[in-house]
Amino acid sequence: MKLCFAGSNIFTVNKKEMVRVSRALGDPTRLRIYESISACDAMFCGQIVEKYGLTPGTISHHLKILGDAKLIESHREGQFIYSRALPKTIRDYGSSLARIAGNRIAPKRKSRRRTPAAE
Amino acid sequence: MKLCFAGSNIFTVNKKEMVRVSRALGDPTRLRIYESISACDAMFCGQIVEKYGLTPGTISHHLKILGDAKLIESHREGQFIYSRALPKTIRDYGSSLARIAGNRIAPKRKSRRRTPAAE
DNA sequence: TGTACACTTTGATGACTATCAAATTGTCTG
DNA sequence: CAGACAATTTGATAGTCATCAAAGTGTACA
Repeated sequence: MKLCFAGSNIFTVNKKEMVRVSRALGDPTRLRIYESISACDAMFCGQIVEKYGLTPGTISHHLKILGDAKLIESHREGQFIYSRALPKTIRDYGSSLARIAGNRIAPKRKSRRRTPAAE
Repeated sequence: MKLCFAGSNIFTVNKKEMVRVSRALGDPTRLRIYESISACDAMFCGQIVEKYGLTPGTISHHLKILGDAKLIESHREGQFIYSRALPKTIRDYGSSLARIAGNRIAPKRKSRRRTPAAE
């Protein structure tokens, strides 16, 4: 039974990373922060604080989560700490998603399907 | 000041959708369920229950969230309710991410940058 | 019609999380 | 060194969420 080999481990190296990225993007504020940072070359915390009207502590928290997901990186420059996007991460993330979903994209459509996979 | 126009509203139609998809994928169990469904043509709840050793109620809950994010669709067939992936959603999601991150991918690299965006 | 099976819904619970205020750490400049 | 400013860390809190057990709903079939 069951032809599907869903949990295949070959390409499933970094599922934890995928979840981390998904979660990082899974908060509206964080998504917007990431978007802002991506659009600019770099931003420092204070700019984001001002832009979103949230506490420095909260913004710092969000930046940490984005950083843990490697969606951004930060580096100090004097008193300021600049954050910039790491586009590679989002690209890899997109590729991984495409890979997961991908098996089903190629085989276009089996017109008359009554009893899908299973048994 | 501030040349960046980060929160641009032109392409930002469906940010809520993006967050929904991100969240749906932001749980390890759910990601694996989605992966399984994508790999097969379709699966019904009982298969997933058996595969992951979770309660029918829990699986149902996860399928609902994946469905709300339009990552999967479900249809009843007798007693069974089959779920299949909707690859368009993940494709659109990937595109949206690429668009958000995209602005920074083209302009390769400005070698010696000291004071990034701002002021 | 009634029993069995597949799934969903509900209620409860422990874990996580977004946010704030306040304290702390780090850096610059007088 | 002291004060000012930027960001992080800490502690608290309200809200969300994954999960289970158990009750409910829907379908098939004897």
